[in-house]
Amino acid sequence: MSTFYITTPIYYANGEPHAGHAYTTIAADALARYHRIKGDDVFFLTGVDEHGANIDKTAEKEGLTPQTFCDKLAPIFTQLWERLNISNDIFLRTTSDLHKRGIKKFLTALYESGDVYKAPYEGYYCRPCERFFPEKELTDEKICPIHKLPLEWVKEENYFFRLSKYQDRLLQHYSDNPDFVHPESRRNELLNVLESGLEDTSISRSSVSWGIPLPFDPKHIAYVWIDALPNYITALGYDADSENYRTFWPANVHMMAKEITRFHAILWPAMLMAADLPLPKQIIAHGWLTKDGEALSKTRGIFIDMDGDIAKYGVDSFRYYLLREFSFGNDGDYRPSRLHQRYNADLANDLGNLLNRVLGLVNKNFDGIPEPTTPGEFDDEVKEMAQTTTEKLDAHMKSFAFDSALETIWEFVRRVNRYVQQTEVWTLAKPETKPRMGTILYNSLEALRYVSVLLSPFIPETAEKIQKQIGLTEFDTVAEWGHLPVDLKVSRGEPIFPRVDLKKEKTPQPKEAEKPKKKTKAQESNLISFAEFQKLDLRVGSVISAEQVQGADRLLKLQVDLGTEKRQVVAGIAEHYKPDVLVGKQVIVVVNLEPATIRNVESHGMILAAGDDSVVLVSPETDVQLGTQVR
RNA sequence: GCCGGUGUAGCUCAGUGGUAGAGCGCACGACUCAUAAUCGUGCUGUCCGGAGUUCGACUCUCCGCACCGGCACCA
Repeated sequence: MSTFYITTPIYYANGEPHAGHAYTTIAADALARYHRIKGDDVFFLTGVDEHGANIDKTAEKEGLTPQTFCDKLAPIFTQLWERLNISNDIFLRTTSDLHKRGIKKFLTALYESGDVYKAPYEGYYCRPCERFFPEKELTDEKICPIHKLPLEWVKEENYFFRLSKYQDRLLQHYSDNPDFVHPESRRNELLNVLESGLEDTSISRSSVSWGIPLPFDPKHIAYVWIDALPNYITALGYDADSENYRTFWPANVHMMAKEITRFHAILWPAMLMAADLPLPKQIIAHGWLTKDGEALSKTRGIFIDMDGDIAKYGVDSFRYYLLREFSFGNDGDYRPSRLHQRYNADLANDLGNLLNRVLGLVNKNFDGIPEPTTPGEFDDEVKEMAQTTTEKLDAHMKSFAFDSALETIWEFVRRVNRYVQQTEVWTLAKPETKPRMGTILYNSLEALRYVSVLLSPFIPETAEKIQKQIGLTEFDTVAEWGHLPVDLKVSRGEPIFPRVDLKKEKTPQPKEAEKPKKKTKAQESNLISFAEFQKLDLRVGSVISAEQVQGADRLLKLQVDLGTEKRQVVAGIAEHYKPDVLVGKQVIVVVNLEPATIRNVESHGMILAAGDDSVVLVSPETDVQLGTQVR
């Protein structure tokens, strides 16, 4: 028996889980379940990453200690996984003792490898990012490009990991293991990064308090990624060299969304090399979800309504849609209308109706499942197709093509529908043809049982419902033709996927009223005085002209009329605003910001905008006189 | 701007140097066991644009456009 260890990332617990988390976890769950029915010894990990300054900060905003905050949030994740039928074997929290013991051992091993060194470090630091900004990334204002906050000049002793040393070994590993990173496009990107050189990376933060102290110097706290990545071994009981650890490490699959492949495919393997531990076999990156063509965005209120869609179509339909519709690895556009189509066409019509019609015929004509006494036309074809379906399915699962995997199963479902049609089984109730009828119905039910086994990794609840209606009391996971016993009492129940007709229920939509933004009384510790606020000179200006800055995708060069003067301002909004729509627009300008030169273009001020992943310009509600002060 | 990818039926996508494919949707027909389900048949395409190689290109080469991703950039 082979073993199979699969992980999702441990999700950063500074907010509630969303559809992106669900997507990764459902895909991992499908793989885990698939390997279980194949007889592998499976261990499936998911969890939460609970340390770091961001969580500390979010907790503080809510008026909680970080530990209390995490204790509140972790169950929200586990409850979602229960609802989605996720079959994880462990839910790891980085605040757990198990993890802390493991980290202690791992970091000690890393330290003893000689590839950790202490170096004084001073430089510009962004607290929310928890990182220093190297000289080349600095600009005149010394502001963090992500958080727009002033960088602090921080002097601290930090520990570094000699990542640079592992460049060659990593490159070698990539070339020896072409499947190490999947899909290939990600692999190529990482190869580029590797070839262009690695820098040593700092692994500790002395300015952060919420985390795990370095075992060899407890005044320093481990950097969140250094704390988080080893969870994949600590969860197995690496600290005590437990049986799980010896059985399951190295992992077969680390599954994740594409934005964190670097940490997993470069930093983590290098750390393992240093600690002299085996590397995971495959790093699998999938794409992002969009919603009706738009990027998900908290600020713009674009999100996937998991609760609503699950309530309407059921958990399995949600799982089915995510896995069937998108080619893993590529970004996928989540469209409720497509979910609806998939539901009716695939689940209700093809599968649900097939089960229902076959059970109806058995019920009406036999006491239990009839014996297949009378072979005939098409029987062998169906039987053989069951076998080839299994083989094709396996190939698709090996390449993480869940969409093709499900399509393959559906080809078989359609074949069975055709079988029922071709044999016209409902016409065979006469005494002389009844044995043939029984045989066809047996084959059809066996095909459905077989299908339920193949489907169980993807839509486990449905698989069980199918077998229950067929009359099996315990779930049969054997994908071998002929396993279905005769004489079982079938129990044709309600259709497993009742059609959902959109027209009939016109109006149950408006329930999705905007969730009221959680009012979290900011217990601001970093308040500024009114005097400090007054230093800001904000004024209303009007955009006279706008053009793209040469060689920069995000930058626009704006000429702004402030009434008394005109200013040239560079703004990083090109991805969200076309130059010509800006002309004539009133905007708020920070007038007394020191000038800067960005990509050879001078900027005298800054335009206010809201948002992080998407950007919306701030503008007076009605036009006001140019130069009006904002306060 | 640099590097990489993609661009095929209304939608999601597969595909090959030699007359264009699947599923969904749509139209028509068959059937009536079944959830207005199933089965069959059919329809639509300048296979992104242009040039080139070739007897012949959707498939190869070059140029361009659009979109996506990585890097740079975000005052």
